[in-house]
Amino acid sequence: MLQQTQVTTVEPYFARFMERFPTVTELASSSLDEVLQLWSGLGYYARARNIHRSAQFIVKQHQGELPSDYDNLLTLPGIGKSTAGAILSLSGIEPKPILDGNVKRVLSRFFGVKGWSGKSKVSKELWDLSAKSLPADHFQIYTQGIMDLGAMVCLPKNPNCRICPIVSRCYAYQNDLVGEIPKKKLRKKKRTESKCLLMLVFDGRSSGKDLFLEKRVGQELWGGLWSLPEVELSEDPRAWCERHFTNKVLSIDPWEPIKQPLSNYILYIHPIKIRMDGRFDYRSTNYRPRAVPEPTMNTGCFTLSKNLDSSFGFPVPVNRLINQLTQ
DNA sequence: CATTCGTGGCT
DNA sequence: TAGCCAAGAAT
Repeated sequence: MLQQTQVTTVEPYFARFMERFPTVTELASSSLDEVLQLWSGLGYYARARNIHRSAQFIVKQHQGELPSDYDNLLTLPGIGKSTAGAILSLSGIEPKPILDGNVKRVLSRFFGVKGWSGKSKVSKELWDLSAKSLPADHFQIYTQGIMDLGAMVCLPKNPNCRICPIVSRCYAYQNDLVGEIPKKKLRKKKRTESKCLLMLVFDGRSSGKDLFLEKRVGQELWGGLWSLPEVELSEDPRAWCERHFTNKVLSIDPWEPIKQPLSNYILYIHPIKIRMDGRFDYRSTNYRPRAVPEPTMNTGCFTLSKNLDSSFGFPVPVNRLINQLTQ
């Protein structure tokens, strides 16, 4: 959970996750849907898919016990060098170097590493420095210490060098290069994409309205989460509806576009609310709607209610749209 | 080696 | 407001 995510953001997710999945066995025997639901909002959903796979692997191959050696940890999906090192060092099992964002910054400044850590040569240099700096004893305290130093003192902007315990030996400070090290990645302007998300509301039940949902597949954006049908801007929404449903289209209501910055590009979501007449009637031959989604199910119509997200994991912008629909 | 993958906090 | 960055890993 903590990979590329700040501690304060993780805390409430971690609490809920541990309450629902107190053991590896519990996690392994749960559905990916349920794992993703508790992950919804945290982002980087491959982490959720990976931890679920890892749990199942641990139960099958390691008798439900997390491996306590480096090589076996590295075989688990989602656990790379830094996480494996953190597990072993922070638990006091074995000294292994780590290299997260905080440690990169501390080491870069302290030793005067001037390149950008995204380059493999620089990365290797930092890994070597991390390993070389790791003491054989007190490695547990040291590892937590260097992370905390980066998180609380050696900040990206306006580092608090006045209270830094190692400032006297810090290359960047002594050479007045704290602002230049570490070198920031020169970022290209993020590309933009625009998509329509269709909010198909079926109006034909006395018990309430239904919303059409689909489950995203694979490892692409929001893979495994439930979402709204996505179509190109060039698509005619009415024609799309008539192609997929026998229902009559009652109204088409485009909402204001939403700007959703993603890790690698900016997504402009054009929500379109479409009211449809009668009960949901898919043109596909083998579709059977159910009240509860089967694991294999990837589309369906579900009662539109305020707590829909207690049954499904949604991407944040989709969750916002659904909340607006129910208000 | 470069891309891809999310979202929120902070400035 | 817009950009930077976060307990990185997989492809």
